[in-house]
Formats: sequence, structure tokens, C-alpha cells
Amino acid sequence: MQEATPAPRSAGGPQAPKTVSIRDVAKEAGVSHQTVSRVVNGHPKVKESTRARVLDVIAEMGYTPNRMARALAGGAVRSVTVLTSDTSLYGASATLKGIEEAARAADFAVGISVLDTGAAQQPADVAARVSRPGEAVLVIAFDAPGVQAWQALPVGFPAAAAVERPEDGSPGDRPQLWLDDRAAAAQATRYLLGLGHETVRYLAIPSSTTRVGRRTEGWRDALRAAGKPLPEPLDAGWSPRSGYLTARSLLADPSVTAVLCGNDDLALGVLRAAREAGRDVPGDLSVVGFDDAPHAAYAHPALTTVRLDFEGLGRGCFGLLHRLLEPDTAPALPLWAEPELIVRESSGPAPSRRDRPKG
Amino acid sequence: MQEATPAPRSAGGPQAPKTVSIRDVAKEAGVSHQTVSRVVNGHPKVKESTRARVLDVIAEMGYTPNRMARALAGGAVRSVTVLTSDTSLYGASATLKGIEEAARAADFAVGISVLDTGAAQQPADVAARVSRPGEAVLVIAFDAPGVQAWQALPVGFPAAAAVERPEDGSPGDRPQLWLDDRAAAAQATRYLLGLGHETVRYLAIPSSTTRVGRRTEGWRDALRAAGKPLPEPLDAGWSPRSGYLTARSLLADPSVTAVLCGNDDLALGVLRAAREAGRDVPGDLSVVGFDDAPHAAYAHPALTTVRLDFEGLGRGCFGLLHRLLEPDTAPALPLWAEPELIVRESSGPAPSRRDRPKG
DNA sequence: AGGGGTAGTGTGAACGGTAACATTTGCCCT
DNA sequence: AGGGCAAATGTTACCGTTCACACTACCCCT
Repeated sequence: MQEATPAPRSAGGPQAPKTVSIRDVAKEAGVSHQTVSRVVNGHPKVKESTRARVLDVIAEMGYTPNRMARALAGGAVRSVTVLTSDTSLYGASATLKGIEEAARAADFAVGISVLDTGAAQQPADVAARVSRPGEAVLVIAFDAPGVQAWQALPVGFPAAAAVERPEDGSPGDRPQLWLDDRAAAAQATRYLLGLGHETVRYLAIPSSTTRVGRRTEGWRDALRAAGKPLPEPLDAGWSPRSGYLTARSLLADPSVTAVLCGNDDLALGVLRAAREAGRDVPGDLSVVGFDDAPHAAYAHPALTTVRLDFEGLGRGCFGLLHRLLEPDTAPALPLWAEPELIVRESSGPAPSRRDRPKG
Repeated sequence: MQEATPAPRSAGGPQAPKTVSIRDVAKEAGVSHQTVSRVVNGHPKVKESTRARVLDVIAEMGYTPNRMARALAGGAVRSVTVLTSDTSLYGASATLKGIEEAARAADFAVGISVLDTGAAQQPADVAARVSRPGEAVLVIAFDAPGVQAWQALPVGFPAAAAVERPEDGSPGDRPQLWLDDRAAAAQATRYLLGLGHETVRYLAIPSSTTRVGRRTEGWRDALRAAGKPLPEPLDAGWSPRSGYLTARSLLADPSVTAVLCGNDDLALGVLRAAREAGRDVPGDLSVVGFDDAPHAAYAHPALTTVRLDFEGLGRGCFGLLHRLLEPDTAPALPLWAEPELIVRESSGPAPSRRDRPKG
């Protein structure tokens, strides 16, 4: 732990940084400040020669529009605040990355505000996080705090969200995007069933709403469609530790041969529990994760998982918001990848009856 | 991949969101707007009864100061832009988390801007990322792009940084903080040496400067001090894959019994390479990581690593900046934890000669 | 020649705050 | 009683931008 001596307070020395404003440019170019504003904002009715001259002066003087003033004056905000709960989770952080990328490309500033997990999100709280009334907001609503924040946002608000599922009743047409977790979970489950497992257990991440999560639904869908027994899903948290604790009791049951996890971290915990229980993965037990976090491929055994294009989702969300804010100039919505099952080492054929450890 | 129909453009309907300004509050409370401003900013010379009344009205009307206007008017900026390169790396994201936490506590808005890795950071580029001339900046400079951005920042700029190492020559007193990586690496190395290993190999993360990294230095220090052979450090990247590839050739050498890695991700890769090479960890080979990322405890075997308090570092950096910006009101610098060696399963006594696989 | 559109430009007033200075009030002192 | 001072409050200007509108040319039409 070290600290350099702080630099002396900038005492507004002889050479004040001298910010160059739109009026400075105007004077230099011999036009009114409003004309400069028009040039900067690409207004069509400016004579070509004037535009060129102004642009020259701008380049020469190194003028940059002041975002604050621009926003204050009621112009385009060009700034988004991302509301998210836990950036240490892969899904959220990858989505954020996508948003930032797209926002930067569109010359938007991006702010970030982390939601307190636990505390319910009051409309007033949420509003207070936004720098300016009317400032745009992007919510990463994969968990309960996120969804609450999203719902707490006044409807007129320029905002979009990445959600786990679209809201049920209520105004169903808010600008929001989601990945098809349900189909992805169903696909993973079918894969395991196809390997000969009699059924698949599911370790659920916390649901973002009062209803059961989409991934849980997908898992159920597949089980039902295959006419397999449908056990209770197991409620877990987000962390490896949570997966470990939940799996410890589950794996005492020798009939459990396949476990689908709500995310890769849980799967990591399950892997450890399996090791401790003396269960060979994938020999005795197949474990499948979700998300394809960066470390999933380097677990032991390497995790079979479902790759989700969170970055693409983030880009999409920003695009949605952009289109909302600037319907005429915003580019078309970018595409993102479908969920994809990545088969690695942690899953395999169901153990044949005689190999299976005796109950 | 799904998309809800975008909400119709908010057409400024009958009930415009009607933002409540300082003048609205003033009128309602029967005072001048300036008095409201004074109350909001905790100016001392306001009569207690007036203050109470104004505060009541503020609460009642739900007034929130407009950040933009405040900044425009030349008040305190109360906003930081964090410059970072790769948020998917644990160190950077944890530091960001700490910054955000401290910033929120101090009622600062935080913006984020991701540096292009690869491209050199030009002063102009960096300046352009900042919303307003004079806006404060916090740089997470653990890698080369970060350091370049930090160096490209004009000296007068209100900025602070979390760095791998303090800059060498140059103005050595810029506001910056760092964790004692060097001591931490030395500690880990001593620990391994104490376990009987003849020497320790080191997989280096890329250095943030032209010089060798601090962790590398610490490792060298310990080896030298113990009079042990000092092999060349191995240059790796940041990812598990990089650790895997680097370790693959290294582990062919049976005399290698202890590997220290520049981060936990590299260690994950080494673990996999060890498995493939038929090396038992920790029996034949000890592997030690760095950072104590969340998944380190759930690797197989669980990683021995050095816990670094990145969140604390982030809080500290923000505190440094805060003190710079508001010397009179900013609280004292928060403390953060010293690096700490966390011994788990991936390290153990050096194999005795006769156990060691034959070269 | 006068009327009407339109391209190009300028003017003044916001936007919501803070800073600097002006003003009012109340108290103490001589 | 009047001068001096400090506390409490009000007034005005300004930050850098956009918006709404006014204005000037100029062209086209009848």
C-alpha cells in the first residue's frame, strides 16, 4: 500500500486551460454562434463554403462541444447511464462491454451506476441515479434488483433494457431485448437426454421475477416433451460456493446422473462437490453450465455449456435505445448470435446400469 | 433473439415529465433560488428555520439538482470518467467496482470509457473521451494501453490512477496508487521455496511499461535473496489459453516443480497443461496464482494464490481524486488490505528426489 | 413591379444551476 | 441615536449550447 504525494492543487495558474467555446469559433470564422452550432450538428441548410470554413476553424482551434451545455440546452443527450447490479457476474459484465462498444461507436458517453442488491429499487432512487431528467438509461435486468429498477422507471423515460424475460402483463411493448434462454436450456437438456440420461436435474439461478426463470422453463419443456420424470428444480444462487453447497446434498443420490446449472459458476461448484463425492465427471455424472464464461473452458473437466452472446445483446440494447432517441439517424439494429451448445469434457453418456454406483 | 416493438417516440404528450428546478422550489418555499442553492450545498449562513422549510419543500416536490447545469455553472464537477482497457480482467473490474462504490458514496457520477487495446493512446484521443474540459479522470493503468493513457493526460488535469508501478523518471508525484505486487510476488516465491522447491519458474503477465513487471521483480528478489538459481521468466499473456500454451513446453522439463503465475487465469491454463502432461498437482508440481479471482477457489485443485485488494485500491484512487478536487471537504483516504497469500490445494512440498519423474 | 416562397443566416431567450455583489435586517458599541 | 459589522437573503450575470423566430437575399411567378 503506497501513495505518492498528491500533486499541488491546480491553483488556476497563469495559463488557465482556456476552453474554446462555440462563440470563439464563431468570431474566428466570422459567423454567428448559431451557424457554428448548425455546422456541428450537420444541419442541412448551411452553405457549403460556410460549412467548410467553420470546420476549418473548428479543427484549427480544437473545439469540442461541451456535453453539459448541450444537454442543458435541451439538445440530444448522447449519453446513457447503465444500471446494473453486479458487474462481477459474467453476463452483466459482457453485456456492459457490448453496450460500451456500441455507445462509443455512436459517440455516446456511458455512465454506470451499480444497483444495491437487496434493497428494493424505488422509482425515486432510480431517478436520482440519472444525471439529468430525460437522460437515457439502459438497464441490465438479469436479476431482481435490475428488474425492479427497470419497472420503477417511468414509462415515458427514454430507456431500454436487457432482460431475462419480457414483463408479463403490463405495457408489453417497452423497448427491451432478451436472449432465448428458454430454447437454450431446452437444447442443453435435450442434449443430455440424448446421451441416455433418465432425467436431468437443474440448479436454478435466482429468478429475476416472481415467476420461475426462463432457463428453468426450457429445462422443463424438454423434460416434458421427452416424457421424462420432472424433478423439482433446486434453488441456488450465482456463486460457485452456492453451486457447491447445493450439489453436495444432491449428489448423495446415486440416481442423479446429469445436472444442468443456471450458470458456469454454479457448475464449477458442482464439479467440486462431485469430486468430493467421488463421482467421476463425465463418467458417473454429466455437468452442463450456462453462459460460456471465459474460465469455463479451463475448468477440470472443461465445462460443456451454452454460449450466450451477451456482448451482442448489449450492442442490440444500445441500438434499440439509439433508435428510440434518434429515429432518423440511428443505424439498423445489429444482429447477435443465437445461443449455442458448446460440448466439452464435462458431459457424456449416461452410465450404464451396472456401472452406476449402488444406492 | 427477440425484440419487442419499440415504444412510440415520446411525442411530448399532454403530461410532459415536468422537471422541478431550483426556482420552482424557491417559489414554493417563498425564498430566492439562491437560498435554495445554499441549502442544497450546505452553505453555513442560512437560518435554521429557512433551511428546514426549504428542505421540506425539496422532499415534497422531489427536487434533484441537475448535474449538467451544476457543472456548466462552474460548480464542482462531481463526475469521474474511468479509463480502463479490459473490464473482463478481474483486476480491472474489481478496481472499477471499488471506484464506483466510493464515487457513489461521495455522490459522484461515474462514466466509463474503454481503451482500445493495441492502438497507442494519443493525448487528443484521451482528452476527447472526457465529457467536459476539466472533468476528472481515473485511469486503471495495469497494462500498456492504460499506462499510455495515463501518461498522455496533460499534467494539470484533475486525474488519478491505479498503476502497476509508479512512473520512473518524470514528475514522480502524480496522484497515483499501487498495490505492492513486488512484495506479494516475493512472498509467494518465498513460500514455495520454503516448501523445498529448488527454484520457482514464473509466467509473466505482459508488463505495463518497457521495464519488467513488479511481480517479476518480486519473484527475482526472493530467488536472489535465497541464493537460488534464477531462470528466465516466461512471457505469457492474460488468458488461461496463454497460460496453457506457455506451460505446455515448460512442463516437459521434469526439473520444474513450482510455477508462479502472473494471474489466476494463467494458473488455470497451467493446471490444464499439467494434467495433460501427467503431472500431479500439488504432488509433482506446485502452481500458485495471483489476484484471487472468484473462481480461483473452485479450480481443481483449488488455487493457492495471492489475494489483492483491488476494490480497496479502487476506493483509494477515488479518494485521492476526491481530495484533489475538494481538498477541504473530502474525507481521509480509506485504507485497503495488504496482499495476502491464500494457501489452497495447488501447492505443496517439493517432490523428493526419488519421487520425481525421471528426466 | 409586386408578392411569395425558400435557402442561408442572425438575434434573443431559454436551460438550471453557481458566483459575485448588493441589500436588508438585527445587534452591539460608544 | 447613529455607526459599524455580521448574518441572512435577494439580484444579476454568466456558463455553452440549442431552440424559436426574425430577418435578408434571391429566385420564380403572375
